[in-house]
Amino acid sequence: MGKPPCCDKNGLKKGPWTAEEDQKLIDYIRKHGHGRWRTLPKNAGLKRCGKSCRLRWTNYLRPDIKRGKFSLEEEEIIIQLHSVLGNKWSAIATRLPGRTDNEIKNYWNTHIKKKLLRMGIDPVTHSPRLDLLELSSLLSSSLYNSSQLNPTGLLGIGSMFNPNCLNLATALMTSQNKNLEIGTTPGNVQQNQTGNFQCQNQCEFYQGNQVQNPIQACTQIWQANLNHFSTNPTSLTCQNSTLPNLWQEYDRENINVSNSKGFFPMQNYGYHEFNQSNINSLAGQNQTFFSENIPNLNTFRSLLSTPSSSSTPLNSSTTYVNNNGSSTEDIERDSYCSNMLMFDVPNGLNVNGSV
DNA sequence: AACACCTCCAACCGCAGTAAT
DNA sequence: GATTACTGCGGTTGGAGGTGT
Repeated sequence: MGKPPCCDKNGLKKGPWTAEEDQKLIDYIRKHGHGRWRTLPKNAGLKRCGKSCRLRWTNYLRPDIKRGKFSLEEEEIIIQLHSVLGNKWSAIATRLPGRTDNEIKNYWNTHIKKKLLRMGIDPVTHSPRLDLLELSSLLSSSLYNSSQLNPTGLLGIGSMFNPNCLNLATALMTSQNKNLEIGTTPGNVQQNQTGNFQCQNQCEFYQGNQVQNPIQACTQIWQANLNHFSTNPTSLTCQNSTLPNLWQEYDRENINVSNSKGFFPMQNYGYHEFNQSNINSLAGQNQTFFSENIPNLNTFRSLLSTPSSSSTPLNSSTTYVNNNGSSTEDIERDSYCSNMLMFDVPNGLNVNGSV
């Protein structure tokens, strides 16, 4: 027959561990090592089941566990890996020394997930929530020209769909109406000598098209970014001399976030800060990790090798409108991966949905 | 001060794959 | 081969602490 039945769960303690229990477990493992979790509690004098002891050790008492807040780099790595691996918390944890899968899972569910939702990004697919965009577009097309109502406010999705995006589109339309001298043919998307995409042309493209309303304009811009990143994973540069101010602001804000670091042009996120040390730690430590765990390895590697963009410093006289009550730290942390949806708000524009 | 609500995270639960008997 | 334990994993929960009214 098989092994004797598992430990009798009756009479075993559950719930939070006391300091005394922790000490008993630590002392025992120091002397005898871990493993044999079934017999460990009895030998250590603990009224716990082996599973509980193992969990307590691996998630809390292990000496190599790094406690405290997640750093920005750690958060970046989590998002990057989650976009490729999904909810494989243990696989993600192997890339974050000192962090447990449980800790990463909790952090994802309590912080990162909400952050992505606020940005209008589906935390499961890591793609923009086009369902919201389509809904907004449908309603706004009938509302925009007839009133000052804010469709995102009506829908109650203001916190999920960044209103600043609307202002970008609004400003684009304004620019269009003012007949800004752009100079090139609408829709003429081209690459410069270094192969970098010219966002100037992207902007012209949308100015040249028949944009129905701000949300539709924003949607198209968004889609174009996705299409661009999926087909042309190179850095994006802007020729400031021909750019509308909004695009300059957009570019500056991206640059501000990264300082001198390189950008990581995520297919789903637009620009994502990603410095060389991260790349090294991800790609260099264990090459087999990528080949074993990441199906589209070549695409991922090509993204990792993306060159840095401009490091122009920011003249930070502009203001972000934050309508969700995030803390200052959250705002700072949000910024690094929300560049695609964050735009400077021109003075006088109402972005809060209030009349 | 008291209460309600919210956030966070340690711990639990159940499942699946593997190893041991 | 059957049965059971062990281990790892991901999803969920409950309570402590924080915040708002």
